[in-house]
Amino acid sequence: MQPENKMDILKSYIEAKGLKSTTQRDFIADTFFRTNTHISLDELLKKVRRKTPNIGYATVYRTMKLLTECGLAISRQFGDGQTRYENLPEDGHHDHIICTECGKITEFANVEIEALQEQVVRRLGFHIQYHKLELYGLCRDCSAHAGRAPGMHALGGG
Amino acid sequence: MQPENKMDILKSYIEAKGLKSTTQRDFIADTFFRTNTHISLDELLKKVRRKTPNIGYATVYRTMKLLTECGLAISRQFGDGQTRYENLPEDGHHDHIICTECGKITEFANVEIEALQEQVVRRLGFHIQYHKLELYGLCRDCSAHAGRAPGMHALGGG
DNA sequence: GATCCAATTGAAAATGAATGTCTTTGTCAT
DNA sequence: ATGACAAAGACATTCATTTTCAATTGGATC
Ligand SMILES: [Mn+2]
Ligand SMILES: [Mn+2]
Ligand SMILES: [Zn+2]
Ligand SMILES: [Zn+2]
Repeated sequence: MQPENKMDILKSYIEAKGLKSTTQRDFIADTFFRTNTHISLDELLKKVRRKTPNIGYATVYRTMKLLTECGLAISRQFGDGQTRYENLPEDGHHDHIICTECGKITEFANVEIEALQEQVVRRLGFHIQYHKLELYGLCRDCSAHAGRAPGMHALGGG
Repeated sequence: MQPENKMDILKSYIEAKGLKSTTQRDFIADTFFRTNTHISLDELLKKVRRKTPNIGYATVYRTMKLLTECGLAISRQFGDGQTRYENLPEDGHHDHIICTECGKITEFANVEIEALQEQVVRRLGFHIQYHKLELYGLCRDCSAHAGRAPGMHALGGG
């Protein structure tokens, strides 16, 4: 989906909720929509402040909360204490493999796993809402250099 | 495994590391070993303070860190902002389903899912270290009462 | 364009989990 | 009993996120 279309969805959501459009919010949202990484709030704030230096911390937090609420952003916690956000993926749900050495995040989707999850849930009498599957390990590069070049852990990167 | 045996393992670990035995640590560990829930630090502290009212926050944190380090405890983050700990399971690894309404945690193990994960990881050139699979949804009870009796969200419970 | 009012902003303070600091206390080998 | 050093407990600190609140802004209406 194009950033413009996402902006339209946001506009609709804002209108439906009786909220108001603001230049700050629009700019933060647009900046995020043009991102294709799993971006942290700090990174996003930094990016936004390049053009709008006096934008507030809280505004970015509030905007990302809003985008998450209306389904345009997904929040992820990969265990480094920082919430990351990614754009709603075109091709449906996916899960992640995270390199514990360099922080590289790789996405994958596996219908068999998803199906098995459904089965498990059904057997246990639950009604599933969402799930979280994260694999942690060493990426190819970091496996090769194993031992040397320790802990950069540059998760993401704007 | 019996709490006594776990205590022996802890004692060995302490000795091997050149640490010292203390009554507080032993009591916290013992209390934890006799727990069979996914207990939060607050809950554990509360439990411990019933018999030892002046025990410190930090001591419980430090003890659980130690137990995690020597493999007797597993730390879990189920997204409510509190780290929970569970005893090392007898029967190997398992994953969790968490009820988003009442907080009930149900455990499950599925060898097929685990095998598929291995496959995915190998294909992507990663060397897996650990993983996190959490399913979130409504338990049988909460599905039944759907709509009424909102949000107690008493995850765990000491 | 002026007016009104609720939504929004940004700065600063507050929160809350977890960790660090520091002084006192406890453990244990000698 | 003594000394060396780990550990406890009280308290401060960190860090991400949330809340507070006075000032500003959007946008609907006149
Ligand atoms: Mn992703
Ligand atoms: Mn468990
Ligand atoms: Zn890597
Ligand atoms: Zn439930």
